[in-house]
Amino acid sequence: MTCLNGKKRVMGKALTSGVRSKLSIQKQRQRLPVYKLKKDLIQAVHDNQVIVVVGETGSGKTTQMLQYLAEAGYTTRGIVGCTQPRRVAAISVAKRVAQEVGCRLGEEVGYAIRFEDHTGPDTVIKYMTDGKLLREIMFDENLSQYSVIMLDEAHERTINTDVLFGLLKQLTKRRPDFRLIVTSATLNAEKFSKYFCNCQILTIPEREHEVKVIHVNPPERCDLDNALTKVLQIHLTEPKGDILLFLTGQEEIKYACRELNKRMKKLGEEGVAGLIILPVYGALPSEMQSRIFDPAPPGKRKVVVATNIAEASLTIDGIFYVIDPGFAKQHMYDPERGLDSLKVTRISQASAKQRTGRAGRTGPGICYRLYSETFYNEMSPTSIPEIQRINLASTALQMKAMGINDLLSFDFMDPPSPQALISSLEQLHSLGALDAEGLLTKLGSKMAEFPLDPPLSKMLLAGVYLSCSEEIITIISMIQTGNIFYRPSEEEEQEEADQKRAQFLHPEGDHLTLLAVYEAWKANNFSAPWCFENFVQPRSLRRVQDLGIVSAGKNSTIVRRAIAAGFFFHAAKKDPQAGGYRTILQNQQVYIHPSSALYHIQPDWVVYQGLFLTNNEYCMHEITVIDPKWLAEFAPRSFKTADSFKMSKRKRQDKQKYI
DNA sequence: GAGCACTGC
Repeated sequence: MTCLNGKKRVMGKALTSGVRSKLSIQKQRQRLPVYKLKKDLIQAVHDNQVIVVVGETGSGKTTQMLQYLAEAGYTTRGIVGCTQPRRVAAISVAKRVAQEVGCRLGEEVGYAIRFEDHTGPDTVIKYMTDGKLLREIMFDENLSQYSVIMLDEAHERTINTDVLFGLLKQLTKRRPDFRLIVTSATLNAEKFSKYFCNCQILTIPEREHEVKVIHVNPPERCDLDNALTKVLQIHLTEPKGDILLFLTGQEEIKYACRELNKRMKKLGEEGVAGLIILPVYGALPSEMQSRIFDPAPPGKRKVVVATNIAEASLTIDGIFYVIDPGFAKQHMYDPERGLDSLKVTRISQASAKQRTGRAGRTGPGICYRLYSETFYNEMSPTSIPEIQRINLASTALQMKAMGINDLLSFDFMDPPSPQALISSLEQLHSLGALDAEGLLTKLGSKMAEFPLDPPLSKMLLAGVYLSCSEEIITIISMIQTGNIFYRPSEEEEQEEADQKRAQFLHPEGDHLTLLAVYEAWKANNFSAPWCFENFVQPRSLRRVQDLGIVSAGKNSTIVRRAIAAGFFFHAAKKDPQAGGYRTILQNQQVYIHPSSALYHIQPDWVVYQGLFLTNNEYCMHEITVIDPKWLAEFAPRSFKTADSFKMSKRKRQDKQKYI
């Protein structure tokens, strides 16, 4: 009862009504030695400015620790905040804690994510995404309304978490009263502690069910076939319980599901049945994704064939068997060539452990690793953090806007390569966001206000200057949303989908094609049936509708000029000898992807949004026709040395107004 | 003539 009394002081009226539900929930959670943890935690936070807490996902740290701190009085001096890498997690945890405390969401307990702020004047416990806190710190570098911040799921090492590490470490020096809690999986704890000046590590006992790990030495044949055989073997010989198989991508998953269906059909002739095969990956429409949560009917078993989406983002209860072939696709960025790629790579030990844990949510389970134990021991302990794998232009601009001028000596836990940082600074300079000394320009500070990639921010500002902001906002929203067109897996349907798509293709490129799709949807009163008829994803379009306000486009040229203002450094010229294009800055041979509206047109000059490595060829994606004269106009800095891009000083100064 | 793991402001 001491716990409830203590909380009553802090939480006030809301708790009285919630005592009952609080008690019943506590009962379910008795497995954890609550009182010891609580005492240890409060003592540790009292004695140390920073602590690292080790506990696997679902150990109760996210929901209970903040309540303990509230009881200990930390909420009287400010808000206790907790960050999550994903929105759904922030929302669901806030709901659960509000229920446990017995208040309505937005009273003592609330959450804040992009577009949604469910906090109020009484809020003392606040859940948010790490990106949201990063935005807040831009406006208040001392985070003066917070007494404690807990960086949850920090072992996932999102780019936001990594930047927050550095910023909050500095903040502890400026604010002795501020407290930081960093949660971590076992494998990262030592490293985290070392970074935060060898701070104390507090360990929460495991609360998930035990999962038995079986290393299966794969014979000399392909892993996929091996994995499918394992699925059927489990189905035929093991007791009930659902199966989760991790594969690398959409194509592989589709193939695996087809193959499993085939083999089940064969087995069906011998009287074996009852396996429900369910694919899940990010690009799958959401109504199909949610089917994985339906429990299998009695006497049947389901197998979920998933990408890494099921490693942390989606949690499926009832999984008893996990099959881990040990691979995942990893996003890489080559700053020298401005090239994105997705490579199938070996996962880390941390990732393997996370996958294993997915079998122990409902009861004790089994994880089959399709690699030897020796191999496991040789795997990298942790994955490469995002900050070392992505284009840093956006992060660099944000940090410059916070007044951090020397990015190369910023105290990152794992610094990105100097080349990666320098290339992002060069990109910002060419966009006019930084001056020759690398200091933030007026334009740069405007660009930093938008939660967009710097080229897109620039495109938006150019859109305003050129009086086509509404069209540009639509195009940006469509780009950001992605997954606009739906292409089914059946061949006949594909043909129909492609025909429907062809009616939108715009001769001046993919950006104007996206605009045409949105406007057609608008002309049809934002109708959902229209979407299905035209193989367009309604969920995506509704998100676009949320993101922007729209008017009809009249002059496509000014829209393209605004696009060029953001993407002039991604210009390419047709190279008839090579049968493709050459990029202007790197003189790299590239191609138009067959899905582009410009595939059959092959215009002389284009700008593209990105380069993707596919089948050893560099493919441009999201391409728009431009007039090469615009390049010099928009980008005197990048093109001043090229003879063909000379321009007068006066004209350049004129354009500086918005460049 | 055919690509794309996952997030977030």
